Amino acid sequence: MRKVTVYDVAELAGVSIATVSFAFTRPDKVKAETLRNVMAAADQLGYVPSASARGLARGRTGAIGIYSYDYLLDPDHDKPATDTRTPAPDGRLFPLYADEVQRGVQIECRRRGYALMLGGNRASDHLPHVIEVAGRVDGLIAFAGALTDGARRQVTARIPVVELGGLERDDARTVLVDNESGMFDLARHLVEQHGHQRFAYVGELGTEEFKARRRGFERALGAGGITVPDVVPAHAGDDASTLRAVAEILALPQLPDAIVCDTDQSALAAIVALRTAGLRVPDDVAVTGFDGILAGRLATPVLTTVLQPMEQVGRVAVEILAGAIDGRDDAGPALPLTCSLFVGSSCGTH
Amino acid sequence: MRKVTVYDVAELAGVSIATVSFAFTRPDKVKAETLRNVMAAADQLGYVPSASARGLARGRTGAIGIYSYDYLLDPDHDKPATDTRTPAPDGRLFPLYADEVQRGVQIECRRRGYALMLGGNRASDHLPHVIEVAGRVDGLIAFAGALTDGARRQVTARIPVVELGGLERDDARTVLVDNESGMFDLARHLVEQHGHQRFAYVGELGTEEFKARRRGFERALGAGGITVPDVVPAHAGDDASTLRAVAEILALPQLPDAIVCDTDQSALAAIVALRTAGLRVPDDVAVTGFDGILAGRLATPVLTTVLQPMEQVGRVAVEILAGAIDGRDDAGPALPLTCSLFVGSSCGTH
DNA sequence: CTCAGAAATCTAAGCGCTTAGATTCTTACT
DNA sequence: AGTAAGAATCTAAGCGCTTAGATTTCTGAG
Repeated sequence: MRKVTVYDVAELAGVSIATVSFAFTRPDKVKAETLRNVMAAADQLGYVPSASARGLARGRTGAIGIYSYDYLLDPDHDKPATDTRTPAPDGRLFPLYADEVQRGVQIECRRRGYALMLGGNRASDHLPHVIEVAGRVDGLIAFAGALTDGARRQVTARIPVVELGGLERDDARTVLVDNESGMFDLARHLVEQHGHQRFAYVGELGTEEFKARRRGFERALGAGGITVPDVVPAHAGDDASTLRAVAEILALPQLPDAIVCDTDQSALAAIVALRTAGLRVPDDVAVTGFDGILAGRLATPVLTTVLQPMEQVGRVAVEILAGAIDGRDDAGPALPLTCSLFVGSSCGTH
Repeated sequence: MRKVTVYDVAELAGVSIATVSFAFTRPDKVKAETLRNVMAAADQLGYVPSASARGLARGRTGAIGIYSYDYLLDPDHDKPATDTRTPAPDGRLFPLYADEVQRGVQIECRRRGYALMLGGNRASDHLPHVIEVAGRVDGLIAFAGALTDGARRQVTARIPVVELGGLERDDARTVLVDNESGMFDLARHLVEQHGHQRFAYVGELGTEEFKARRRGFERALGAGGITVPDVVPAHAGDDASTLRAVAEILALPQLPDAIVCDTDQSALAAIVALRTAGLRVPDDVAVTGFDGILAGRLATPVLTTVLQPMEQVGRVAVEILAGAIDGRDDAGPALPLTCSLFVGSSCGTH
């Protein structure tokens, strides 16, 4: 089953390969009758143009890559397919931030006629994983933290890169979300609508995003003339650390009115911990999260949180990347995307 | 920013391009010192090998494609990214069958070092969408029904194709799920464990899968000597049709003991309809589904259903495809993957 | 010190397409 | 009929890599 090429089609149609190429790429340049002949020949032979040859000749592949963390694919899947009997761990049941963003990317790629390449090959001995992806595409979207500085430098030397979140850099464009305002609005809601006075803050300051959330929190409390509590440390994605944080809060001389968590996942774990301790949410203490994941919307009580525009992040990233690929280097840094307050019932029944 | 090529690296390292190529692909064939030099030069220049050139020279791309339905990306997204304010419709909040399968594909691709190409370009005037994808990959995974006969013929002429579900064909391999046994087990459970006698069946017979489910149902009832009810028609994904079906059932002279729906989505809609009519599930009537989607597990009552091995479907598909790509045409049709009964509380409290 | 054989490297020919620029065929006028 | 301008088609030169097979360099036994 030798592969059918332009040469085969050209021969059958009785034209040159250039004409075949034109027939597919610029049909208006070809006489109607010739076009019909070529297409008939192609159809008869089952011709499928090679994207490799096309990409090489054109200097672009027509594809965009998305690169995220390896750990999104859980580790215990490093075994043959036939072993997979156990269902995925619970955390994975819900679409995560990265999934939602990817969806946005997918939608926008299709709109613009780009193929989407998912971070693919495992790292070979000499090429880091991301380089393998970078070689296949005209532009790369990367989640903050997924790229080492070295890798970013190397990749940006060849193709434009858009990073999602993190710090702004000069070698890559960045899509930012206004975490600070989001958290500000949330905290203000707690103060103004619910009259909460004593707060606890559970989370971390490990990335720009988390720092911004904290800033928004401090700003809102400051504006209300309320004492800003210290950060009770808990790491995103580590429920045990949230449980410890809640224990710490329960050991305080006085229970706070509200516990503000810097992720939904953490907030949900906190609610469980509080319940276990015999407390009612929100009656005894309010709890809020950040992100807007599905689990929060389905929880009881419905989690009050800050909704991130995840799908939009993905779409905007493609938009910017497409501009960069086409050489339109859209002026200046894009405005950060805005979050919206999502009021559930976990923040108080008022 | 001219692209860095093997030539540049070779020149800087003082070797031929062949040596550069060897350094990357078969490092053991190169003297240690040379290898170091080449790598240093590559690193210094920011060399990223072109997958297009590589694919052309090698005759394979190292990527696998997955092709599903366009309508999984909802239609109202055909507008610029900046307009996206409204959240996705509710149905999309949950990971669907296709998402779970894709996840399995993704995991297995990574394990095997394949890049994954998502159905990409919109159809051009002359090339159907799928052909664009097919030109980029060494093998294609397609959901049943996503491929027209013509497209399948054309694609299979160039690369191996694995279809997920549907009919077995001679030009493409197929990953099958044993829908019949799954539904058989479910129905038997209803009969034997709960002693249900009078049944209603809501669903359709539009595809092989649905027909198999119905067969399993008929077989189980037959085995129990129970009268098999007709299919009350309802279309997957169309909740309104389920509501009509429930109305039809409620109009019967006698309420059945159990309503067996051929999808979870339909079952969940049915539960809502029954509640609206003032009936309790499962006390007044039991309801069951098929698929094992997340929403069912989170519903109250928890939906009794048949769990499809979705992730495994994806993984097995890649496994088969990889075999076909390597010329190992693994003997015979693979066994259908088995479903498992998931007993919630919607089938009766017994 | 020689020389065969192995190891390392190089030369050169593609892989299947795109696309300037050259050539040939049409068409519409004079 | 003759011709110039367009339209249609063709020729041929890459695009950046891989890989036989040729060539050179190294190694160690005699």
